[in-house]
Amino acid sequence: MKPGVSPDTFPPRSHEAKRTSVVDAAASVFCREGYAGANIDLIAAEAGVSRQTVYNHHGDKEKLFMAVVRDLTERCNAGIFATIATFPDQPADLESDLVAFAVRMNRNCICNRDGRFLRKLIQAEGERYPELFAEWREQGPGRTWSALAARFARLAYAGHLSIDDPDVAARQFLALVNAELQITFMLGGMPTEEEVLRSATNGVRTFLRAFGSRKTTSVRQAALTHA
Amino acid sequence: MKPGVSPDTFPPRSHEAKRTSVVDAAASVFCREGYAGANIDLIAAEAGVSRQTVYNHHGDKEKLFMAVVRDLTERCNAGIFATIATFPDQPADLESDLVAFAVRMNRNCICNRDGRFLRKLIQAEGERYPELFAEWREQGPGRTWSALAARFARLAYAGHLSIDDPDVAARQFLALVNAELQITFMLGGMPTEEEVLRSATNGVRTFLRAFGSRKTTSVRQAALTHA
DNA sequence: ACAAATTTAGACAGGCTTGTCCAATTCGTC
DNA sequence: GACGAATTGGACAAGCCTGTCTAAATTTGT
Repeated sequence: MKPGVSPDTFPPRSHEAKRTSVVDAAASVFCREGYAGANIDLIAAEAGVSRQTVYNHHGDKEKLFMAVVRDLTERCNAGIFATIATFPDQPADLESDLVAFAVRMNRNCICNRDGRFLRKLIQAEGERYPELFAEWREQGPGRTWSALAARFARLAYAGHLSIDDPDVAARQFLALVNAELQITFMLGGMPTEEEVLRSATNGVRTFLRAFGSRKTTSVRQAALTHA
Repeated sequence: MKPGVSPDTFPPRSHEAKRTSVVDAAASVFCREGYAGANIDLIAAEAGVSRQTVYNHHGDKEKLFMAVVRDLTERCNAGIFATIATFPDQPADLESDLVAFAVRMNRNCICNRDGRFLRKLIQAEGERYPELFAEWREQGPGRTWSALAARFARLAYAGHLSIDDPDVAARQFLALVNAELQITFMLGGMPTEEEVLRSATNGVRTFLRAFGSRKTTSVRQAALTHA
């Protein structure tokens, strides 16, 4: 695959397949049992390989852990940016478009397997590997928030929103649409599709009450009239 | 020592002191190292007692862990309800009163030692002890949210806020005032006083833009005029 | 000051885990 | 079908940890 005279620069197919299989199993076990409680034999069994193969591929437990975190970070970031690319820049119905976006974000990035695993590893072992997780922090949330803030700024500039500080608004948007899922996240659970939708609906409604510009805020007008 | 005619129903003074000392040290070590990585010798050393004393008091590692979680849950709940009792029911300046309340909540309940420890233990070991953490969930967040929702409902009834669903508003209030502290929480860190204040200020401003009734919303009027 | 209870330090067995080594086997490629 | 690389299973040493036991030292209440 890299460069080479003959087509053998990379090992046989199943070699790479086993590698990812091991990383996947390791992610699962590290999350369930914690770093100290994770058992290489169990990881090997769950990956369907022998223990020796784990050591052949990754050297030792710590290197394997690093590989897991790097892998999860990479995949999660890819998912997040792919989803941000679907942000409703020219909304037909701002409220329902933002709700749909929030649901996509949750389903594809936060609540899926990789997202839950990465979150738990960061929470549990973040303090033990400061530089590893500092890297994650820059590549992940730092860039995510900037990208999202830029999209909100654009919506505001187009007159769909009334925002003072787009960075603050972006963080508050995420906080609001996840407001009702916090406990589930804390316990490592997976919210149902219905819970995700309800939290997003309530969060977007409040977000638009706070930041909606007058011309598109049927919801807000109703709320004010009702008050 | 156990039963007796004379006033000795409870053990000698330092006996109980050592007990709490052990629980405190155990909380710290369980959080740093995780359940599997926590070492009884280290806990004993950090508590300033011998290993045997740990076993005398708590039986085994699992019982010690349970005692730690129960202890933290109890203290955190006490702190949270004490703080909710300071909710500004008759606000002089609604915005600054809510900011001050949010800062108190964070400082006394969420960011302090007990709060951080409990959060981390729940995140790391919640799945391993379902009934223990189900108990926490009912006693803690469940009651907290209800109590807070009741306070917000009262503010709305008095005309200070315009709220449809007080339960949703209470959860969103907490989500907003903590919006900028999420990452710090994730990594187990302790936000500075300044960060707590800024997050609370921004969160309350957005909350009032969404839920403030017209008569007390100088901030909101300014924002709208500015738009 | 005395007697009972508690604490301590250390040794200890049993179990589990990591990481290495090696011979036999399987797999992919030519 | 044959060659070479990767994989396997199992044995293995070394280390660590839990939980128990003991005898000596200390603390507590009276």
